[in-house]
Amino acid sequence: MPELPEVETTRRSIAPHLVGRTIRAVTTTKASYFFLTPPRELERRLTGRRVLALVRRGKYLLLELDDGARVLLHLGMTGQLFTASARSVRLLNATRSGALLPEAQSAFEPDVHTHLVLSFDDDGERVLFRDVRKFGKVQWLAKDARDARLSKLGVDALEATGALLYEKTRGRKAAIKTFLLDQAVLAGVGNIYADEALFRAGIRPTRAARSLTKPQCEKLARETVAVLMRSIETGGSSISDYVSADGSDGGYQHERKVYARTGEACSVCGSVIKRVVLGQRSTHYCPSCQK
DNA sequence: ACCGCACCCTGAGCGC
DNA sequence: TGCGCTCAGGGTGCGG
Repeated sequence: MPELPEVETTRRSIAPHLVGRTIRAVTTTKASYFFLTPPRELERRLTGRRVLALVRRGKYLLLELDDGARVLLHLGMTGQLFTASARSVRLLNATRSGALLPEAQSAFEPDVHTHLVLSFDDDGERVLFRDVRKFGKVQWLAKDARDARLSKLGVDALEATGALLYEKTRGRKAAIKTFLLDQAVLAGVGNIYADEALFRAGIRPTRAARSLTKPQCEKLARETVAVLMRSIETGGSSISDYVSADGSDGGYQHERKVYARTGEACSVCGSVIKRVVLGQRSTHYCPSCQK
């Protein structure tokens, strides 16, 4: 679900509820691979700590604590990070939301998918981390600990440059779409924005990465940054699960040109948008605009 | 070093 | 209604 724009929108909206506050209580669900740090240990490590900052690296969020430790968060595919007063039908199971729409107007009650709840001193609102599929992650990192997941990340996608793409694509015969999803090259691009960036750059996603010319790499870098920034401006994409801290939807799903538009007419040329599978991910493109 | 694939997990939506 | 199948903004780990 969440790619760089959704993670950044989440960061901006949830930070005011975390930064400067002291964690009074932590509740968790039972151990699962969602917890890279065992839930009981997490409770012990976090309780009493004050949050100094919330930063983003690619699709990861890092909570910086007053004892020098950090908490690594990843939203996976269905992760939702929000406050106790958030209201959204996306916070309910769809079957329930269909039957009980008005329920979205009442307070969210933590359910079996709500793996982490932080309560704060003073009158801070509780912050909840819910993740139905549990592809998300939470991990406590000791002071000065270097984390393998973070250290293998490439340049943040908002800093993408043509020179970098040109250099990194040399010798890479994988499809350019697959290449864009490689977090070791550009951190933050996911399935939606890879497709959208390639559309804006006029590049066919199936092309071998190494076949891109220097000018094409320049164009792709510019369009990648542009699409990510535009999505952040609109609050990210809410296609199935994503909500910001207060439960509100993003707006970028309304601006998509190709992602999940298979069979529809291209908004530029009218051709039928095609779908292929690359690296086990659905890939959408306009056969006439993208060469 | 790089590539493709299986797999982790839950739920929605579809055809029959 | 229910079953079986496919699909979903992610990442890791394994062979070749």
